[in-house]
Amino acid sequence: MAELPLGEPAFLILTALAAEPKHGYAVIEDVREISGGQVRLHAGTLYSVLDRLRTSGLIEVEREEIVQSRLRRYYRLTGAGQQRLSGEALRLRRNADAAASRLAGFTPRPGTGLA
Amino acid sequence: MAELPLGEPAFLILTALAAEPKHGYAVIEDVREISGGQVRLHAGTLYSVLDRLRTSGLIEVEREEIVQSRLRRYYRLTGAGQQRLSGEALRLRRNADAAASRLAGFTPRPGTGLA
DNA sequence: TGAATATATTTCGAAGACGTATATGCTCGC
DNA sequence: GCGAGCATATACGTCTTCGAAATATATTCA
Repeated sequence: MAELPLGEPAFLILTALAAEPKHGYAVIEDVREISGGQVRLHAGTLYSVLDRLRTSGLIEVEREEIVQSRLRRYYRLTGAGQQRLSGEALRLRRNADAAASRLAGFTPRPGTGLA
Repeated sequence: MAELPLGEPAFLILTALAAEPKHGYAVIEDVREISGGQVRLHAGTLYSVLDRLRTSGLIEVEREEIVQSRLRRYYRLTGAGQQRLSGEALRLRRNADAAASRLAGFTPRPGTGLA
């Protein structure tokens, strides 16, 4: 499986679950908040991503509840999920920094010698 | 067109071009450097992404050269491309920060009231 | 009462981003 | 001459995500 790619949705879903276990619908709302209202997960995306993450062992089902005859399935990050998420967050920040410094017009790359 | 999504490859390609115009193959090498050797663009990915970016007006062909009977097509960021890239970099950093703070175990969310 | 809205999950087809593989043609080193 | 590195092109497939609808219950509002 080579490490499944984390797109923005998947990344945000992991992030939402990093705070505390949540059920799917709560994840949608949390992601909307995290992203400042810019990312609205579609139900279809959510549940298929949740499935993939579970299959790859990044999250797991914590428990299931029935509240007012509605099923709530709670997911939580596994240890692997935490590692993966923090690694991914690092990567994102590096990428963002690279872009920012290049956009700033200077290319202070130590090391290899400038191109 | 609704604003084409920028995956990691597309983002890094824009970043590579932000420093200065480059031809495709040089982009591959630059991206490998930017990412600390972690992202190695495949030729197929590169040229199709390049095409998409060009179609959406984020990059444009600067010039074509023939060096040792090999064609080199140089691409450069357009104004729209710069805007898009800096916006995207911001988004990435926000996402990375959100993940980091959640992973740190505290959820100091001002505003809506804690869940 | 009845309609609309919010909660919650499931499923499925389509779009599209990305990877894999292959082809082409030149140059250089062995 | 053959393989490796440079440089672009493109067909094909896969996997993620989008988009929409189905199902079912509770609440809100007219």
